[in-house]
Parts: sequence; structure tokens; C-alpha cells
Amino acid sequence: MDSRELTYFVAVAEELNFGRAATRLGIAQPPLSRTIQQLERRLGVTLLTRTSRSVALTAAGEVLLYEGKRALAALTAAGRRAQRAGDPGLVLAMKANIDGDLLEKILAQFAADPAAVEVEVRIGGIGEQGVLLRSGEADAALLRLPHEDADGLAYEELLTEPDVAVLPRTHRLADRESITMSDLSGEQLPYWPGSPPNGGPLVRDAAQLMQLISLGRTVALLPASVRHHLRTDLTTVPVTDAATTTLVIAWSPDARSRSLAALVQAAVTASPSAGPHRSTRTA
Amino acid sequence: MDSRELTYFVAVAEELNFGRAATRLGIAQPPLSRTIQQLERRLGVTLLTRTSRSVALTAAGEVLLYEGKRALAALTAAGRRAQRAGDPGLVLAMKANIDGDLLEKILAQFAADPAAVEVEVRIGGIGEQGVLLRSGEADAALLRLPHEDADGLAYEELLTEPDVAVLPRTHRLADRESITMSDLSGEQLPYWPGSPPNGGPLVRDAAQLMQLISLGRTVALLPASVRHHLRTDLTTVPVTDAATTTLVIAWSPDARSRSLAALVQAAVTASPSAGPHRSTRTA
DNA sequence: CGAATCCATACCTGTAGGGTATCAATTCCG
DNA sequence: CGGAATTGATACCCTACAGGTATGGATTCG
Repeated sequence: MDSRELTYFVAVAEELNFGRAATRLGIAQPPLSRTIQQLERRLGVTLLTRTSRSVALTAAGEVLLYEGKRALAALTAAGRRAQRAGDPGLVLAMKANIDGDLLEKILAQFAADPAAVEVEVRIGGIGEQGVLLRSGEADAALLRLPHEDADGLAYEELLTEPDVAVLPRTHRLADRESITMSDLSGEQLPYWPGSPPNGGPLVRDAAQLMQLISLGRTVALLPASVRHHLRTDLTTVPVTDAATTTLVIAWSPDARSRSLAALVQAAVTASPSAGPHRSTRTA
Repeated sequence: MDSRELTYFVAVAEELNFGRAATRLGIAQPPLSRTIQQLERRLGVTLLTRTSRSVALTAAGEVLLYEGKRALAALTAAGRRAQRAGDPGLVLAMKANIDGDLLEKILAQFAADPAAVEVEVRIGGIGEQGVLLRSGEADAALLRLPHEDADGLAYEELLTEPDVAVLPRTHRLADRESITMSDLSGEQLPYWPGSPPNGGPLVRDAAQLMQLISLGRTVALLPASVRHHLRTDLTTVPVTDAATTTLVIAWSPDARSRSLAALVQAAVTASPSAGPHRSTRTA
């Protein structure tokens, strides 16, 4: 398999349109058609069914799209990790304000370890952490399960919190001791890029979300630790039957650096629920 | 990252010699040198330290070798799986005579499942099963832990057996009710390709091993179920403090075919220790 | 039925990947 | 100690193939 052909195929398979795919790849359409034909001939399998009006994936195409994307990601990740291999430092990816004040403790704990190295903390947008990790640009990431995807990653659980409702102070439920999910049935819950629209507004970052809540346009269910960083015009109310969010530290299962192991160890030690640990990966 | 460059690098990194690597790749040495230089320039990292007499890997090179091999394997596996995606059948890889008579039961159980498809059983050499699985040539494999490597694979445990000593009938220990590991301290235990030599003979397949045992040249510790297929000039003796071997059915964690799931299910159901199951991967 | 859309075909061009010849630096060994 | 052998780098050429342009054929849409 050649990575160029595969890259081209993935583009077509995702766009389901040769012209758009070619533009996205920065080449003309004819060479793209040719390359896909070559690939199909080489594999001896039809990947796409083209009516001269539209393109659809065959079963084989579905498989190749799914597996091919992973393989290509592994390829670029290999390069990235090699680039950063000389640099002894670690990169930790996280979203702003999701740590429940844990980050400082983790870093302090890590600093005490003899294997400690410099840690660059990279604050990314929603859903970026996993990408950074899988692409080899970050060594570890703080993720929230089940909101974020830990598929194919190793992780350790750090902290589990109940979700609370974040409301404007003027909201009808703002003064309640606690509420239930059914109390929120009339509200427009937001959704993130990547997850399916649910009628509510699309939010890209925390600040935007808080703004929308403040305007009464939406209401959010967030881990209890948001309380510590909340704007003064917002408040939180416990939701008795809400889901819980688990903060985990995740890393590539392929990584095997001494300092990364120490960072994970430090994170587990620094977290309040420092129970027995078990590495896991989701299937 | 380009797969061609990476393939070339892996060859050089494994051979630690540009000439040999070029031969292995079927190209001349100068273009190989050039390509590696290009790769290093592109990544901005030195991968190899060349004294004009020998080649050694840098830290970055080590990382790229390790991760690059995985990425390339994923690449070819993606192609293979796509090739076989149209074919609804499954390929099950295993070693001869390692199944403890379980294979028939598994296939019978599977045949009863509505999602059953044709199963091609591929009997491979020692250590090949994992390779077939990882390269996408097989959908599932019967492996013996801890002798074989389940790294990066998902698996379900089927059967755990104690190891027994396989001896010639004329052996001094052949008539004992049971023995201990210390009784075998004077014996030359064999080793397999891939594992480090230990002074004993190198064996490539079961028939060869049995022959060597019959000649009194070695003695083997094998799972108890070998008894069923043993030559008449050999016998087995329980070893009270021997390790146990666990037969597992393994598959690629990336696979998500209905029929494969049914096969795994059938294997678990057919195995005697049909307890609660838990998918695992080793780190 | 013409216009628009979309993939395939035909043909041309430039470059990058590959080959040969050779050099420079070590190492080996008589 | 000096010549032979080994090994990676350099210089140069050549061809195959990736990519571009123009255009055709088929389908859909208004």
C-alpha cells in the first residue's frame, strides 16, 4: 500500500465527489480519478460505485476508509513522535477549566519525581485533545469521559464528578436546592462540533457557552468542578439524576517513555480517588 | 509522512547498513542514501549517525523504527482487509494441534449461529498467527498465552491448562506419577525461532520437536492437551509446579464484522470454562 | 431540450525516483 | 605501514509517472 494513493482515496471517500476531493488535495480531478482506478486495480476490489452522477462506497471501500484513516494517522504520528524524540519534554493537552484544580497538583507531584521533565501544557478546543494525542503532537491528554473519545488510547481514571446544571442567576430553577433531568426537559441543550445537532445552539468553546447561558439561550450540564471558575452572573444547581463525568489522563498505548510513565503516575497519585489503578483501552 | 521513505528507513534501521538495505529493497544504494537524507531533512531530525564505516540509530531513529513499523503494518493491513471485505468468509489462523480438540466444537457452535459464514482454517508455523492477524490476512487466531504475543490484539480466554512434560517412554522420569521443574534442571529445553537461544535445540514445528524428544535430545513442556495427539513412543508426566498455558481467540481490535463477533462468541460458548468474558488488550 | 454537473479518457510535460560511475573515509590485514 | 576492501556520499544522467489541460459521455435538472 502506498500512502499517497490511500490519502487520495480517503479524500474521495469522505467527500464522495471527485472534484471536491481533488480541490481539497490541491490537485486536478483527472489524476485523482486515475489514482483511484490504479488503487482499485492493485487491490483487485471495487472501492467506489460511480454512477456518472454520484459516488458511493462499497463494503470494501467502507473498510478501507475506516482502516486507512487509522493507518494514515499512525503514519503521521510516527513522524511527529520521531521529531519530538530528541526533545525530552512532554506535551500535555487539555481543555481550559476542565481539571477541577487538579492540574497544579499533578504538575507539582510530577516535579518531585526524579524522571520529571519540562511539561508544555497545550490548551486546545473541544475534541482536539484526542486528535493531538493520536497524531503524536501531544504525549498525554486530560480527557472527560464519556464526552470525549478515548478509543484506541490507554488511560487512567483520575476523578469522577456528578454533572450539575449551569444556569443564569435569574433562571427559574436557579434557586432550587436540586433538580432532576425532567426539570430541564424544556431547555435547549447545546451541542459541540462533531456531535449531532439536537436543536440547541452550536458551541465551540467554554467562553461562548457561558455567554449563551448568560443570555438565557441555553443551559448546560457540566462537571461539578466548573463552579470554581464560574462567571458571577451564572450559578450551578445539582441534578440528582444526572450522569457523571470522569476525568482521565490518556496517552498513546504505543508510547514507552520513562518520563511519560512518571507523569501518569504523578497524575494518579495527585488525584483524590487514588485507588488501585488499571490501564484500559476501549474496544 | 510518505510510506516509501518510511519503508526505506525501516530497512536501513533494521540492517544498519545501506548496501544490504538497498539490496533488500531491490534498489541501488545511492538513491537509498538520498531518500534517507530527504527524510531527515523533512523531519528536521537526525535519524542515523553514520561513521563512514557503520550506522547507528539515534533516539529519534529508535522511535521512528518502532512506530514506523507499526504504521506500515497498519497500512498494509488496511489494504488486505479491504481486499477481503467483499468476501464474507472468515480466516482463522492457528498452529497445528494446539486446540485441545476445541476447534471442532467452536466451528460446530459457530455453524449454529445465524451470522455464520464459511471459515477458512489456516494452519501456520510458530509465531505466524499474530503476524497474519496484524497484517489483516486472518480475521481471528487461536493463540497460546504467554508463549505467543497478543500485544495490540483483543482476545477472549478459552481454556487454561497446566503444562506437562513430554518425554520418551524410555526416559528416566517417564514412569513417575508427577515431577517438578527441578527434576528437569539437567535437560536441554528447546527454543523457537524468535525467542532467545537457551542452549537447547532450535525447533520449527511440532513434528520436529517430537522427533527430537523421541531421540532423547530434548524434553518439552507443553499444554496438557497434547496427550491426545501424541506419538506412541512418547509419554507425558504432570509437572506439579509448571506454568499454565491459556488458549485464547484473538482478533484485531479494529475489526467490526458481525460474523467475526459471532465466531468469537461461538468460541467462548464452546470452551469448557465458559465464564463471564472480558475483552482485553495488553499494554 | 439545453444547461449544468460529474466522472472518464486522451494527451502532454516536468520532476522526482532510480541507475551507473566514482570519491572519500575507515577498517582490515599481510 | 601500505594496499585492499568495505561503506556511505556525490555527481550525473535517464526514464517513468504524477500532475496538468482539454475534452468527451452520461446523467440530472429546470
